[in-house]
Amino acid sequence: MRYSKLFLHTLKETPADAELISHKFMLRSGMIRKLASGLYSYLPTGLRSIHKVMAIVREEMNAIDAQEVMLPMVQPAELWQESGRWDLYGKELLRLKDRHDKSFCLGPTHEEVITDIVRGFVRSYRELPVYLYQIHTKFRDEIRPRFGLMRSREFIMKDGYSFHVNDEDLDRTYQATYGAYNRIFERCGLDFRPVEADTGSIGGHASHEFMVMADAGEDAIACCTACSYAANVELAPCPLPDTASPATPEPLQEVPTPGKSSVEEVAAFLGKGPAQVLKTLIYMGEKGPVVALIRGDYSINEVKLQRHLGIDELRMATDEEVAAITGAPVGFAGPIGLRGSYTLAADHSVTTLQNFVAGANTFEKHLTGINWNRDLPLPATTDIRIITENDPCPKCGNPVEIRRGIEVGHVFKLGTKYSKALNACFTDDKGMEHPMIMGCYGIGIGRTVAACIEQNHDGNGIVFPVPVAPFSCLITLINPRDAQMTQTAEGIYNGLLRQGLDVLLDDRDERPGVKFKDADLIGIPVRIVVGKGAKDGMVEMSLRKNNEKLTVPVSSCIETTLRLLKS
RNA sequence: CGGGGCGUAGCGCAGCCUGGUAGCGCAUCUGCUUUGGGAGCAGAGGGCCGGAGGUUCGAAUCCUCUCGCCCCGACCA
Repeated sequence: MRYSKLFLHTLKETPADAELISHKFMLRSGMIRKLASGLYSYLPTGLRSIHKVMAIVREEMNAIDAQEVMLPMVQPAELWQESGRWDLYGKELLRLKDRHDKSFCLGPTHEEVITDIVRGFVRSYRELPVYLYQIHTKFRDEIRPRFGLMRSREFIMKDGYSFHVNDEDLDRTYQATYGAYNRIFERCGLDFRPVEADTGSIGGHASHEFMVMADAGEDAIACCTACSYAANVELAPCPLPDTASPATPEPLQEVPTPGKSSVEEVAAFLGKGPAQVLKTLIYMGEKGPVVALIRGDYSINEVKLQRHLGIDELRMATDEEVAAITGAPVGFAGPIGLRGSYTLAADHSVTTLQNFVAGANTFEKHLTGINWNRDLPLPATTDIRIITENDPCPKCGNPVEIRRGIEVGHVFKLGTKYSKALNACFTDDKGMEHPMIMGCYGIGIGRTVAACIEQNHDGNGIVFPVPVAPFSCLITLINPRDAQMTQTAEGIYNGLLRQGLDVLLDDRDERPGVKFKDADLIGIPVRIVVGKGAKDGMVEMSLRKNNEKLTVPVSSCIETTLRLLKS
């Protein structure tokens, strides 16, 4: 490709609304352009990178015998009503009507459609397993799209679905996909790790997320500092703490705490640490109010709390709802003297509290010197807290660290959730009918490119790894009006093309500085500069990632390029 | 949906408080010079000041409503 013919428009200045490095550089390097909130156009160089990732995904998916299909984006409401998700999915599901006033939605995911296809054809255990995937556009009407391709409303996803006669067969495909995902993200040059994950609203049992490690990530991951354990903090279990040695009981007292309502304020005011305070949080669940108790220096894990309560809807109570339960304004809730009916959930961490502080359920009053059993019974406790730095690893007991990650892939064992709802059944060798066992597997294609940029950039721009780069090598022709230089550059260009390489020839009539700045910004891995040395048969070569320059004869330029691309 | 902020040339912004000819930098176009890290000079084009109402002799500026965008939160295969 000749730069003079390429539709590529780089920006000197960063658009003001870009926040993340990857978002800024994708806009500045002309890979994408925003159309509206959460909607992006992929421009030629951006699409090239997308296509490179897609090609890797296809190769690895085909290698594990998954077959590619393409399913409609617009899907009939009936199918979603049949699975029950028409009502459950909420506002992320963009609903629309056709000219006959029939209801449709834009597919945020394709379990319903794929299950409908498979149930229509597959009758016998002999026809299973079936493993289909597609690479296509999804639409989710996100509450708050942000960070460019990292969280957009319309996005490209590889989604795969497998159908099995039993759990063992599903497990084989799950493991094969797990392996394929590892190879895909390795080939993309990413620093990532698979982590145990929550199954979320899609349902199912086992689940792993593939997380690219990056400070900009929206997910927090608990990683063991000693073993290979890694889990989304939403899921990572927190064990029952060791019992503390008994302290001398203090008297129960009500003390004024004027203007102090947060755990930190109250603890500081009373000269204690947050770990000596019992935090009492009021939630509203679908079955009524929930009072959650936890040690003051910890946070409630709402995912765990929901699971413990067996409910799908949970939110913080409003000020009025809090007042109804505690009889006091927000900030003075405690476990003693609550009124009305509510469900109590206590975290394991409260068991070790002695002589602790809690709200008195009275305006600007707290209780001190509270002790379990003397002042109130110790409730049954469960694990409803968020794991924190230095908590013990659930596998080996060594401390965990909390790291940030970008979720680029997710594998689920779905079980029979959709096959039951949509009646996708097969007949076994005994003539008995069973719902198919399903798995589903996703990769965010655009997000993978964005994550790649998060991990590979410097102050001047993107530093693409070869497999994801829009072009693998760039020839910078310093002066296109110089016949010698032009001839040399053209010769190398044609030679590299004959090698089947993605090569970009910067033949623009621009000053060298402009070309160098653009080259760094768009991040092509190998650069060949044809300049002053051309008259002596020499060119200058360098790698974007380290910028070390070497002068090589034109005759060995192609060979050197091939060698550098492998390094 | 709650809180905050912003809409002025393709991009980045000033002007608004205190109403009176719509500006700056970059980009674009023309010419000359320049050619190894975002060139210099000279000239030119480009605006419903997000939209609709209102106040006023007069509105980018003041008021009301609306639409869009961004940030924080809640939410999220």
